[in-house]
Amino acid sequence: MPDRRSRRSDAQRNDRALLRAARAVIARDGARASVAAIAADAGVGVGSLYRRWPSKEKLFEHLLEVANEEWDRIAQEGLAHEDPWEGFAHYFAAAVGFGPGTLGPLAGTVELTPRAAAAARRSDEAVEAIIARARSAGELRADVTAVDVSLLIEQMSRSPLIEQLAQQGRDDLRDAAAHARRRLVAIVLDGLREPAATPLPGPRPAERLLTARWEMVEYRPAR
Amino acid sequence: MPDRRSRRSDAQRNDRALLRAARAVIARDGARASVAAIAADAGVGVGSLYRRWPSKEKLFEHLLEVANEEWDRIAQEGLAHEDPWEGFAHYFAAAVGFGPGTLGPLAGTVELTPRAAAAARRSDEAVEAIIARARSAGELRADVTAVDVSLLIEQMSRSPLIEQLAQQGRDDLRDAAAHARRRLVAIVLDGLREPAATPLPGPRPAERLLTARWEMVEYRPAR
DNA sequence: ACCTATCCGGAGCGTTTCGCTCCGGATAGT
DNA sequence: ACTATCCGGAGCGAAACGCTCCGGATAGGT
Repeated sequence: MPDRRSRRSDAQRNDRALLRAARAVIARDGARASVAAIAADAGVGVGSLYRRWPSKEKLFEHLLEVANEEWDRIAQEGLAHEDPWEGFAHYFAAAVGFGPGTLGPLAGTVELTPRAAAAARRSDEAVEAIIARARSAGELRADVTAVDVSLLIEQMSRSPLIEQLAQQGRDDLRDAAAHARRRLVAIVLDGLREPAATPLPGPRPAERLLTARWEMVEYRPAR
Repeated sequence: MPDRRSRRSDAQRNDRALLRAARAVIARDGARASVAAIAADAGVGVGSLYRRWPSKEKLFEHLLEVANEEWDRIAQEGLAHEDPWEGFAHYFAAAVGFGPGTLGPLAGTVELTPRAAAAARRSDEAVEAIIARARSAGELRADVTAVDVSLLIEQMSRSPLIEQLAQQGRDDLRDAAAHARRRLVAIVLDGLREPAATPLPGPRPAERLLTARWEMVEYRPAR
C-alpha cells in the first residue's frame, strides 16, 4: 500500500540516500560540498536532488534542522538517565557520534531556520542540566564548564583521518576507525571525571562562547 | 648586511608572511585553500607568491616538510625532557598547538617529499619512545597506544570553531579561544594519565593506522 | 499484459572561481 | 641618482560550480 504522501517507493529510497550522502560528503568536504558530489555519493543524478529540494541551501538548512533536533533528542535522553554520570557519558558519546558536529562546517554559511534555532536552544538547556547534575553528584570534575564540554564534543566529532578511513571501501579500516573513535571518547570521558589529576588552567570560558557557535553570521569561511 | 642569497629585505619579509598566511588559511579552508586567499591574508599580491614558488602544490609540499620537521623537533624535545610525564605532556600540548595538525587536510592531496617522509618517520619513532617511557614510569595509562595519542593530537589540533574565533578581529575572542584550547588539552591529558577510571573499550588499534596517516595516497578528498 | 503518471540520469547552460602569467610602476641597496 | 630587483593585481584559459531540462525508464494500478 502506497504512502499517504503517494510518493513512489524508489523516490522515497532516493530521498533517504540523499540525506545520508549529504551528511557524509559534508563531513568530508565541509560547507563547500558540491551537489554533484552528494548526488554521486547517493548513487543518484543531480536531477533527483533538485526534484526534492529547491536549492542546495534549502537542503543544508533541512540538514541543520534534523541534526539539531537529533542533538536535542540525545540531550533529553541523557537527562532522563537515572544515573548522573551515565547520563552524561551517554550524551557525550552519542553527541560525538552524531551531532551537528559533522555538520559543524555549515555553521556560518547556512542560515539557521527558526525551528533549528529552537531545537538548539532546547538542547543547550538540557546540556546545562546534564552537566549541573553530574557535577553536583560529584562525578563530573567541578572546574569543567558547559562550554568546555561543548567544545570538546565539536572537537571530537570532526575527525578527518577517521572519516577518511571510514569512508574507504575496506571493512577492516572502517572497523578500526569506529574502534579508534570509541577509545578516544573513553579517554576524554576519563579526563572529565573526578577526581581530577590537575586543575584546569586559566579563567572559565565566557558563557557567550557557547551560543556564539551559531551566531557568527558575519564570518564567511571560504574564498 | 644582505643575506648571502642576496634577496631583498622586503622580499624576505613577504616570504615569511606568505608561509604564515598559508598555514592560517589552510587551517581555515582546508586543502582547497586558494592562492588568492593566501596572498590576501599575507597582504601581498599573488605575483609575489609565484615569484617565490613555482606552483601552489610546491608551496604546500614545502609546508608539509617544515611542519613535519617542526613536529619532529617537538618530539625530540619531549623525549629529552628529564621527567617522563612532563616530557609527554609538553610534546602533546606543543603538537596540538603546532603540528601537521593544522595542515592535516593536506594529507592525501599533496605528495609527501622524501625529506618530509623522513622527518615524519623520525618523529614517529620519538613519539613511540616518549609514550613507552611515560608508560613504564607508571604515569601514562597502560592501555593507551601510540595510535590513540596520535589520533587525539590530530583531533585536538583541528578545531574549526576555535579557529574561527581566533581569526576574527576582536582580541577578547582570540584570547578566549586560546584559553579554551589550553583547557581542553588539560582535560585530555588528565584522561591519558594513571590512574585510569575506566578501561578502554575494544582491541588495541592496529599499528598501521599510525603510518597510514600519510600513506592514503589512493584517497582523494574533494569532488 | 498494458497504460500512464511519476520519476530517473546526466548533458549542458551560464556563472563563478580557480591557478597562473605578465607587465608597468615602485623601491631597496649602493 | 641609478638600476637590479621586486611589487600588485588585471586578465587569461580552464575547471568547477549550482541548476535546468528533457527523452527515456519504471512503479503501480487495472
